[in-house]
Amino acid sequence: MPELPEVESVRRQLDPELRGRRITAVWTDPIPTMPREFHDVEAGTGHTVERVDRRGKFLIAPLDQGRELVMHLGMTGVLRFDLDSPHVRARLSLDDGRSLCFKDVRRFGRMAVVEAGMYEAIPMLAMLGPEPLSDEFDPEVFAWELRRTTSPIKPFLLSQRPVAGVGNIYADEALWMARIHPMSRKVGKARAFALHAAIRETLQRSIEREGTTFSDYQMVNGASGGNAAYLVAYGQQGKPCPRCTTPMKKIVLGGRGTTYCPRCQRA
DNA sequence: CACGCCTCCTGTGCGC
DNA sequence: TGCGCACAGGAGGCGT
Repeated sequence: MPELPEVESVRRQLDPELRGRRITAVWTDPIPTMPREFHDVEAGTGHTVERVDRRGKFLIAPLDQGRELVMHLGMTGVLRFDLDSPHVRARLSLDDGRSLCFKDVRRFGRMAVVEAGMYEAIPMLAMLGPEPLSDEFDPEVFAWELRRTTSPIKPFLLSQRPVAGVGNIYADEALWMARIHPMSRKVGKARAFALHAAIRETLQRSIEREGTTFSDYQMVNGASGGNAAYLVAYGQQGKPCPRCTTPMKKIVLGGRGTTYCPRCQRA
């Protein structure tokens, strides 16, 4: 579900709502099915939210006294105020009388309160690659990482190691743009540079459209994103490739549905 | 160490 | 209509 553009769209709505709000009470599902689904969230009680940042697909809200509220939406996570739903797994009561509700049908999402920067409870966050839309996402380093790995390019992108925030949708989109076969284990420097630019472009365009909604993803105000109509690869199997009109093909790669153009994305 | 497979969970849509 | 299976935007754990 939510990849970087969706999480960023949520962040942009959440930040002004939460700034300066104090958490007065915390409720989490008493029967969490995943270990550490809600790691130490009650430790946020009494603390004030300074702002809402994003790192890859994580929302990170610094609290006063050096703590952080970390949230990951998983596949079906939604953040809304005062939401009434059987799938609400956590509620943060605020000093303005509202409560921030975390709805998560599939329970793949996580919340945690930790000491700032101490991510032992969230190893993925500590391992995260560079932010794709920042200067730390360097094309030379990216090309070097792609040369170094023996993994097929798409699962490597999904690992969050070479770059943060790319999931199944935008991996397919970016690989199509850069004309790289998702199974390719050899990506030369020119193609790596093209992929670097494609990742930035597909993410940035989607942020401008407030993300891609199929079913679950929605923003804090309940609205859907507008990017689904602009997808050229993900979910477009059988439709003509916009470049060459060859029907787009769907395969399973690393357990994930993968759509690409068999003509312009050669292995 | 790296990779592929399975699992976590619930809902939906499809084919029979 | 009902059933069973495949699949869904993510990630972690395990065995080879």
